[in-house]
Amino acid sequence: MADRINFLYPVLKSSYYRRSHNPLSSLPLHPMSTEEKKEEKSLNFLEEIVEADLAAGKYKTIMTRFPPEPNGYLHMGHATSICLNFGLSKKYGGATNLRFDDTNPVTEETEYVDSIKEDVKWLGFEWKNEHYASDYFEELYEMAVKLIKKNLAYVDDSSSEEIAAQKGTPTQPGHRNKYADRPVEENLQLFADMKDGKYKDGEKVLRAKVDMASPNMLMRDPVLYRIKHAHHHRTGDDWCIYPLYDFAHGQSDSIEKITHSICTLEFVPHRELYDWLIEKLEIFPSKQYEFARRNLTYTVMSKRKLLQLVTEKHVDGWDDPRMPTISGMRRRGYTPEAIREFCDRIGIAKRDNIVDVGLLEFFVREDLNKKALRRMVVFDPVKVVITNYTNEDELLKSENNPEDPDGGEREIPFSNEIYIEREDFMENPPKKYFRLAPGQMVRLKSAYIIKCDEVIKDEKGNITELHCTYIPESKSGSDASGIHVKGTLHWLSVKHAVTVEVREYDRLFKVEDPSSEEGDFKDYINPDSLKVVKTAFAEPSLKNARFEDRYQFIRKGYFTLDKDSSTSGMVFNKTVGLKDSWKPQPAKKN
RNA sequence: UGCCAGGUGGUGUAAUUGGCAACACACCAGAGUUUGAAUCUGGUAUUCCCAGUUCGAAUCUGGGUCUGGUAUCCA
Repeated sequence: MADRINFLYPVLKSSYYRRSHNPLSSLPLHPMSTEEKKEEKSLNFLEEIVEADLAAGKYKTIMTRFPPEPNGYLHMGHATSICLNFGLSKKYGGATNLRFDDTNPVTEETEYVDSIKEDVKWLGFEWKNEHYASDYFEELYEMAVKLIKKNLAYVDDSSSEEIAAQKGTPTQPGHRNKYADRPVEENLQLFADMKDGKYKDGEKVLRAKVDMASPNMLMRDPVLYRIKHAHHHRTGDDWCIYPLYDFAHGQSDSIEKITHSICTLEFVPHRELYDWLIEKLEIFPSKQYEFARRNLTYTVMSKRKLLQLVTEKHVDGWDDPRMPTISGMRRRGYTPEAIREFCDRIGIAKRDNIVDVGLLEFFVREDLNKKALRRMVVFDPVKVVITNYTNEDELLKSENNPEDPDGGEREIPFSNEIYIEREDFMENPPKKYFRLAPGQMVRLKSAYIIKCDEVIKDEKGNITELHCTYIPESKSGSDASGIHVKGTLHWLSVKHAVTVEVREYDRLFKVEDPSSEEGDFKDYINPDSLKVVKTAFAEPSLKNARFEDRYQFIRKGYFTLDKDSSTSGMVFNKTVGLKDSWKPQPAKKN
């Protein structure tokens, strides 16, 4: 049945074919087909490969892995890989392992292992098994012995410079040295001696015997093992020889029966070696597939550069909200849902790319709009006195989230002295200025309509107060005034306002692609990427803010509580601003 | 330079594998609005170049060109 549908479907779906040859063209397609059509979402090239493999019966179920090296914090690029690997196995009923590629003891630390696990979990994924390449050291050693026995590997005493020189150039083949002819027995003994610590770092290496004339430089007898008398974060001092990436990754995949080993494009040349080793070792045939890594505008993504930003204190740490790290984005208030949606909807391919960070921000807004509690916060206040408001202070109700009917309401105190945003008033407004101006009316969100009667200034001409009158019949929810105003402002009762600190972030760099610019990428750091508002005024309900809550400060943007907050002082991070399509007209001169 | 990968609106991806180049973001215009948000309507804009095959090419062929990767005892 499924086969038949698959066979017919492409024909029916062809609009050309449908119109000219299909007598049912004006009718809806077969119910099954319309159903499918609704679900219709084109497959990315990896999904196509998986579906083809599954259809061919190559595997009954798929297995993927996420293989970070624990030498830094995870960033947006890793998120792509995580979503791909876990997404693929989830979609096709397989599983994904988390594997730490820890074959280089000098760069790796447990601190990173922990943060990586935390980040993957936070993104919402569960791995099947947690593995470490270092767990396979014994097994890998045995594999190397097997290769030696097959006379496909040998111990080389040359220095790294000599080996490099013998490798030839892209246009000229390399040549073997005398060590390549060492008999199997001798190689076995030497390799065992290497393992037993009889040699110093760099004295000897184990190389595969492949092809010194290969057009692929990587196949010219690549180094498999090197000597490093270094402490490993997991195996301690058990080993003094460590396998290189090429001798660890494919075999680790194989040991875990990974069916689809997904990596980035720079590993394409490694695929030939990957396959060669699996073939010669006669082990489970994992297959490597490559995709183009994701780049984002106005940031850098390489671990080396991110590390520099941290160590040279251009940012506050790996989790600085301006960093493209997972921990940075988390601290900034991005949600895992938004990041996952971004990764999924952006797609994947094999060409170079640089994704507009605005696209990421769109997905963040889209998610936050549904979740964030609305609150009023005034960053730069100007006092408004409502001269005809002689009542007692009152409590007004306002919805927590207009997008969420079940979101409930909270109460906001109103009195005759309020704050509004300084930028929401203009003495000589341009055309189409909907905010407050002399003689002009605005609605105070969830409260009343007010009209500006008088501007009070100090001796220097600075505006210190605005005197307004309110329209009693215009109370929110029971407005009988019949007045329609274009502008609605956020506001706070002066005596009820609480103070909070607000940190606003802008792009970390001034240019779209700092890495491609002349000179040092750090020359392009945006000096204004952090703006701190030490004292902003907030409505009282914000006193109960919790770390996991997301807020929208009305007309300001999305915010979340920062870890620097304490009982004495709350600190909010701006996650992302609201879209702002208001373009001020050229202002009239004052 | 050798080898490898890749060029589709401003950005990222599609195109049922040779049959009307689509989706999202961005942008513009409008509607609406107790957030100049969200929402809704409409719009601008695209196949690297040159040939060839074909009724028909983003897709196939040849040549060119541009971009990236690689040439570490990093991963």
